[in-house]
Amino acid sequence: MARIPAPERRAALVQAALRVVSQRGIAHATTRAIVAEAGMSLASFHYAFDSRDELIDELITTVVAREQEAVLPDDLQGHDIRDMLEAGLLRYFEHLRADPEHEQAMLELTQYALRSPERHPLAVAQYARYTELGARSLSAAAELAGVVWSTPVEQVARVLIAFTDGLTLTWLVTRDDDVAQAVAHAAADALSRMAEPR
Amino acid sequence: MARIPAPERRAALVQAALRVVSQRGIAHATTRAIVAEAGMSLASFHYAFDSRDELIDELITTVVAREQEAVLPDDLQGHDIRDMLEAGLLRYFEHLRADPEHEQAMLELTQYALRSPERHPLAVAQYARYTELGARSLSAAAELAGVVWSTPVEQVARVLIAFTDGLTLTWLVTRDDDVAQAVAHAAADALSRMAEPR
DNA sequence: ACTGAAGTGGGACGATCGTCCCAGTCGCAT
DNA sequence: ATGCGACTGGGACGATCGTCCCACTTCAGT
Repeated sequence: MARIPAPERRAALVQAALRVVSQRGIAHATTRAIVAEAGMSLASFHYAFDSRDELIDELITTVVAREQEAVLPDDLQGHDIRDMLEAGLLRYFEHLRADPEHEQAMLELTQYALRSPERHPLAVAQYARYTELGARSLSAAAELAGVVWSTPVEQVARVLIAFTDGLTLTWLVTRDDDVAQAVAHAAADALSRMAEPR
Repeated sequence: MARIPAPERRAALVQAALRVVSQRGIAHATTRAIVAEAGMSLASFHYAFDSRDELIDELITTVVAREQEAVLPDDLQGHDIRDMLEAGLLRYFEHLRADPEHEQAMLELTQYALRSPERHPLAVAQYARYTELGARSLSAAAELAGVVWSTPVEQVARVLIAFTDGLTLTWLVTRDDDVAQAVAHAAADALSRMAEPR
């Protein structure tokens, strides 16, 4: 086996863990499954990490920090704020359809974090991050559409996150594209009503 | 230990399993944890059930079948369809606040079922049941409000389920009552727009 | 009262988990 | 080249998992 410095090994293990969680669920993300995916030995695992819990914590932190602005991207298109919101939500839906396992993994990691008091802050941080990204996109959209949010934009963002969560969960179970599009349409409708002309 | 016929023991074990999953998560719902909660011995478990998987399957089936019409109850109140929908969603939210662990358990069971091909149908059935309950309530609400759904009521119900899912997930993480109420308000807004005067 | 089936208790099995140990090997600074 | 610290491989530990076995007790039907 090639000799790899510990910091790089940590990153490689986190990546391998994400693949395992995505493909088989967090319950199957054992230390042995992770090192097998990474092509290492168990000793390398505990040389890079003190414990499996430490790896999971870093996995959550890393994956949250890496989260991009999938919802409501830069090239906002549409006639008015409602169209722009719907286009953004549909684009998120495409992202979900392209890699369902990743979103399912995120969902499982959230639930996992929710179950232990010391990990709960990680889940809260995850949603804070989502809110931040959502608020940024919502601000940009309002700017382009020439409207202002009548509610604080962070509040609007939290509602947006709730809607995308619901869309994600429902589609992961039913795989019903029509319903997902209907949800996107209805959500854009409701959100656009929280804005008013500038 | 009192002698209990196997069918009753099955029911008692399912109840105990639900309590364990609610309080500690499905990962901690081991056979030993379940029989301890039920006050039985391990032998009684495998006398009533062939395997732990069989118990979990019956738990999901039971808990889904027992699910009541928490969303949009009988005593629908409000001036118009929008008010009625918001009142119903807020009532669901009260139900969520009263027993968060139960909804968290439902969420975990869904995710668990989603992870194995042979259990996937259980998750789909769970959502079919939700849709059925939602459609019934939506029909009743439309009747009282003197409107008709311009989209098939099952479709509206599926959107409603997505919204309640999102509300649930977000609130379970953030415990932010204000956001939950904003979500309920926005969701009622969007849903009411899928109805038209009769 | 007797008998067979139904239900119970406790201990044990093999598998797998997270973690650890330690002898060995590689690479870099000197 | 050489020594030392960084890294690796394999095997092992105790704990816990799901499941099983078997001797035992209780109850219902006769």
